[in-house]
Amino acid sequence: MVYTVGEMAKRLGVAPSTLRYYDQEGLLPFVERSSGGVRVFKDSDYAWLQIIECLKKTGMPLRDIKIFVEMAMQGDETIGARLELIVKQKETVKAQLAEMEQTLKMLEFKEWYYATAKEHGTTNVPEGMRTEDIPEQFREIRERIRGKGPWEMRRDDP
Amino acid sequence: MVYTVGEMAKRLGVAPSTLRYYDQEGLLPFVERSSGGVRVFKDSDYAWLQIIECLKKTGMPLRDIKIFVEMAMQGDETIGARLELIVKQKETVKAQLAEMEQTLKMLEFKEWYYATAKEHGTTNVPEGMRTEDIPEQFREIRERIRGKGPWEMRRDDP
DNA sequence: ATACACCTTAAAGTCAACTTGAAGTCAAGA
DNA sequence: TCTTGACTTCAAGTTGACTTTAAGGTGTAT
Repeated sequence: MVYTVGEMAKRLGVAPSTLRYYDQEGLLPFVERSSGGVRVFKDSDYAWLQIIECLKKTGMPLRDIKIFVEMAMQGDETIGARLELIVKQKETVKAQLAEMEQTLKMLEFKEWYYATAKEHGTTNVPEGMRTEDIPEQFREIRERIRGKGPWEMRRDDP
Repeated sequence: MVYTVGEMAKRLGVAPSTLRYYDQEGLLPFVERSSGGVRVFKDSDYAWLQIIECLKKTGMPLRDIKIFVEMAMQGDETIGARLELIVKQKETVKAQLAEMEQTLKMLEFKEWYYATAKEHGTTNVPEGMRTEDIPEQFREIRERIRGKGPWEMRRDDP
């Protein structure tokens, strides 16, 4: 089965202009053209676009994705380099996951903070609470957030 | 303890120009000035910057973070709205985590793919392998990636 | 053969989030 | 007091990843 740029864009959930832009940037050297110059996407190109999308989701810039694509076009000589690139990217994703877990913990703390504030009508309650009175899971993160200065009443705490 | 913009930037691991930009965009209404007009960051401002950084890491645009900061400056009337915003953001982070797990699985599949290719000197081996011969954990993702077209030999598979 | 939707390129525009540069001010040490 | 380094504002420049526009070509159905 073959697809036009619009059909493939729909299948991927992106704008056709995005695929044309990727092509222009050299990310899609594998896409062929009809005699009239129209792009012809094959099913195998879908696999390419999936891996490009995957790398993009890791935060890899298009210029680096291009390098990967170019290596893949070279053939089997570049297998080692491609493996290396994938492994490195896997490590960065693991780091991103760990960081995002931290962010989630922070938001969970803030949720508790505002839920407690709402209950009492003021942020002074969660803010002024003694460490031993707050749920155990939030103690560490609260200490991390707070400056080392002494606690003081402020009506504008985040 | 108080800090200049440069000191606080160092503590946060960002450029001073970034903090000035945030201030200019209205994200730091809590930062005071010396009589001479120099920004004076307090320890309590560090807590603010931590939550700003946290929200930024969730992908929230600065203009939305500004809304949150403005609400916090309003005082206790906005506790409910702030709670709502935090809960919503918590949900988006959970979704991002789920998506990133998928991305990680994809990269782990690609790692296996290239490790196998490297072992045999060609991507034709992992590419042409029958489903029942590949590790169980990669079967689903391989089917998802592959177009529905029949498999064909290509020297330029990603 | 004509209409029509969708395709083509090239160039310009947009957006967020900074960064840089110029010209000037502030504050701490010799 | 003077020097020095870090601060100030304002304006303009940069980057990455698209999106839009304009002018024109393609391909399929009637």
